[in-house]
Amino acid sequence: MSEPLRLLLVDDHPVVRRGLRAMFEDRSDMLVVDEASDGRAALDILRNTVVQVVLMDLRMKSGMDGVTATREITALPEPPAVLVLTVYDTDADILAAVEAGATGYMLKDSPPEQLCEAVRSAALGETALGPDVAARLFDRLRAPTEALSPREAEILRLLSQGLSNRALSRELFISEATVKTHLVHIFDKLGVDNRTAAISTALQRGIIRTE
Amino acid sequence: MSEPLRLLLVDDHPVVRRGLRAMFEDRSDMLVVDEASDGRAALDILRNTVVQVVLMDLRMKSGMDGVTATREITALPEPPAVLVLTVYDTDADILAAVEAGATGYMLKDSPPEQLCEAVRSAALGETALGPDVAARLFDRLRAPTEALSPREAEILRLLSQGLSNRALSRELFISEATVKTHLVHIFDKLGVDNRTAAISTALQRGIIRTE
DNA sequence: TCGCGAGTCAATCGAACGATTGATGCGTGA
DNA sequence: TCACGCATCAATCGTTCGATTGACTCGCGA
Repeated sequence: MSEPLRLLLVDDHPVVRRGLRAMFEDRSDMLVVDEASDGRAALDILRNTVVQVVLMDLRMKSGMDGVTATREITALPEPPAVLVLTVYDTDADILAAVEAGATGYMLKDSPPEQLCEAVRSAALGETALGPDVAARLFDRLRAPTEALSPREAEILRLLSQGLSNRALSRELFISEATVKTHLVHIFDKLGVDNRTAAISTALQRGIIRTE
Repeated sequence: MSEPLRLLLVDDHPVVRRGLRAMFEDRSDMLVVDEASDGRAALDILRNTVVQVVLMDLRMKSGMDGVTATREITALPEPPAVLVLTVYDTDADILAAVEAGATGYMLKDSPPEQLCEAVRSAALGETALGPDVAARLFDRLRAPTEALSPREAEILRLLSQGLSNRALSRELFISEATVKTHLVHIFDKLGVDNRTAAISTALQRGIIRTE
């Protein structure tokens, strides 16, 4: 009879934390040792608590977000595994989490058995992906896309707010010619030929978000 | 000692349903009588089960969505109250739910006490709004915006996918001049002056969605 | 040192956009 | 019947966009 896996739940939705806690209460091999409503609080808990798997939401309404928290958690000495549990399945979200060091990525509509399986895998250091997430990653491997440079991403963000090239140039203190040059690069990388298609594609991929 | 309020939970996320069930299990005045993962299933349950308050998510990954289900539920003879519980707080989402007959609208990050309070109000037929939602409605009353016509909304949806005016005219079998006329109307109603700003504003208001 | 990527800029030109003015036809409710 | 909203269409014109070609500078790593 081995020790139960020690879990930390991190989610800004009380309902979700409650649901997770209730789910793991049914299992004798898993123990929820604490909860946090943002990344900061999770890090504080980890300072004083032994945890093997952190179930981490990606976006919090306030406080430290899941990607930042994942990065800091996995930088700890002897870090717990981080299993991301979220509603977001965009390429950018998945990538950001994986790059931050997450061991797994599950969607919140996953059935409980799948989720528990993923927790067990994560605890063993094995990659745990929900089926939709795995499919997304496969698609991305088949059709790799180039990353935008920081400047390109900034221009795309402002563009999505409806700025003309001229307004963009003013906002960024550059010439309109430079804006156009960046846009050409952005369109190439996204495989589109106009600004509205660029915005649409970027939103779908999670490169930018509505706000 | 009165009868407990009979609740039906409708959400496509098992975790959320579990969390809600656990929360109401703490209360002797509320009883979860059943759960459903989409609107269709909820309607089926209501055919054979007495329910006083339905807690309804708005968007389901598949099956009948929350607005449609709310409309059909409130059209039943002696309908239960519908309390929408969702992560979405855009004007369009709130409006659609209210127009469909929902008695209340709460966000999923509401603390449990607030949520239970809302359930109780809904059961009494009183409007129950989360604080963020109430604020949103106040903003809207201060600055009422015109609704788009169905055709305008359709054009805006296609526009947001990146179609040029010419491509739009081809897609809809109308002239480019007609497209432009509709766009002028759309820009006026949204208070913008170009297509990208129209898309941005529409996304923020929930008039269109990324997909 | 050299090559590369990122950022910057210019000029040109055809295509597309947005604003404006004006018009027609249809369905609906008062 | 009339007025209104919605959908449709045309023409015109100035502005903006996107593609192209070409150039320069800087920082960084091999």
